Amino acid sequence: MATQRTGRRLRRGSLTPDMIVAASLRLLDARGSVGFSLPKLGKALGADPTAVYRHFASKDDLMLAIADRLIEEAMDGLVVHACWVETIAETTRRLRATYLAHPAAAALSASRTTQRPAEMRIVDVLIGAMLQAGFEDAQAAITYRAVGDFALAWAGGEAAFLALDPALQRSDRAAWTRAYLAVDKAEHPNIWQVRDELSGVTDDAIFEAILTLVLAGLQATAPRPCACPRHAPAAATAGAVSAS
Amino acid sequence: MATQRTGRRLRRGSLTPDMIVAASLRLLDARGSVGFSLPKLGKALGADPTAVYRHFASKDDLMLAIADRLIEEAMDGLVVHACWVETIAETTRRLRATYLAHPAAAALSASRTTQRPAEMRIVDVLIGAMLQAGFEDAQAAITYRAVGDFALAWAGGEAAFLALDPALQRSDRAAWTRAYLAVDKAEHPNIWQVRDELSGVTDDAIFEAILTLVLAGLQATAPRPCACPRHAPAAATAGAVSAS
DNA sequence: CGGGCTTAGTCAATGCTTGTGACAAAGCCT
DNA sequence: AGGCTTTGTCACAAGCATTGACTAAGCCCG
Repeated sequence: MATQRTGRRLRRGSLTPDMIVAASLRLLDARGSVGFSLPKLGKALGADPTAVYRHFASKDDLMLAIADRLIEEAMDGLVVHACWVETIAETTRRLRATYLAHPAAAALSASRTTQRPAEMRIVDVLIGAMLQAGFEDAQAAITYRAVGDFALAWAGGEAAFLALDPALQRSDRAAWTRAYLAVDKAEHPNIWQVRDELSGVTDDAIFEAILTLVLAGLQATAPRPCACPRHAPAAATAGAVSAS
Repeated sequence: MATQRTGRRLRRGSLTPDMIVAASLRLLDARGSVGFSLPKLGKALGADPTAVYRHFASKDDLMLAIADRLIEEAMDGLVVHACWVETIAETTRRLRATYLAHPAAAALSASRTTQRPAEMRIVDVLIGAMLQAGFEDAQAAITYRAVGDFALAWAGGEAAFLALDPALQRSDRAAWTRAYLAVDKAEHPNIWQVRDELSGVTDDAIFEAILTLVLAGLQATAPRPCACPRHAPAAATAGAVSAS
């Protein structure tokens, strides 16, 4: 902390909103949400436990600033691809990567929106992708919300789990593995059928699977599907979309 | 409260875990998460502020019981459809309906899993739908997780917003409408293009849109797509897959 | 340079929270 | 009836968000 002191009092201007947000993020990353409180934050800054209140009206106010910082970090340097499917995939992956890098901060702030520049930027990018896909205005508006809210909800959900006590995460995963393997064939035949595959499924694989489904759904319903080789409609699963 | 007293002390056995969970849900629905604490819960039950600790080891322990109660409520009476797409649509809609009916409880418990019977049941139903769709075991396992986690994340996200202070929700929605309409044409051309459509978008429409995308993605990638008339692949215009 | 104003940092205090340990009455079992 | 366990009560610890009063830093204006 680059704060200067005179006697046992901090210099005026030692604390700035930017510094406080940065310190909050550091504290949340290091000690999780249980290790985060305004008194602890003040002490971590070398200041009085209540000093933060001179820069943020409330803890909620601070959380909004943190939420915006995360969006900014996620979308920094985002470029729009020629292919709209790729644009959507990248914004979604970026948001998830940032949220997973700061799970505690993300879990606390995921359901808040801030209308700050970074957020407006990504809204514009997503709507642009929808228009490029050929949706007319009203449908583009709905579909942008669907895709944007999906990205936020998914990344927020994953972050919420990662923000739990690590020991609890481990025991939760272990309990599922046990529950799958101990399942009764007659009572839960379908779980029994795939019981050996269930515990090996990774979070990354699950995310890529749901993203693939959403993108495939967009390709299948968009008036102007992307024609890139990698998104060539239904080529991989020939016949799946065949008209009657 | 049907509790009996002797003097100013509750009869032994006046409190049961079931009663406590029911009272928690009532309190959370009526006063939101800020109006919910173990002291308040105790008082609402006509008991001592710390009485609940005799039945639940901690607040977290109680939250798990509440989470399970919600899953149970959502999946009560669930029947498997002949069409696997419909089965997935129904489980997703059911979970969302229950979470929206108890937003505060849902927001606090959405990221916890309990491995109790109700949850195992829905896992079996979803995996069954995936197998019916023709996914082989490993892919069925991943896709079940993708769809199940999606339903949970989405419903949890919507619940989290509805669990906010109603005044804050209103101001948030109003702020977005204002932000959309005030957008600069040069800076955010895509938002500008659809600005009039954005504020009219409803939560239900957004949900049905994302559900349609996921289901269309499943239809497009499943080895054995559903052949029901209403899911007939890509025949009609966009939205053909959206049910009801 | 000096006086006054605003405001950032400090301090003390309020009323809430989760959770614990001691105690006492209730109801069971023998 | 006597004893044991359990459940409700009580007093209390530690920590939280937030507030109001105080005080000193640094700026503006002369």
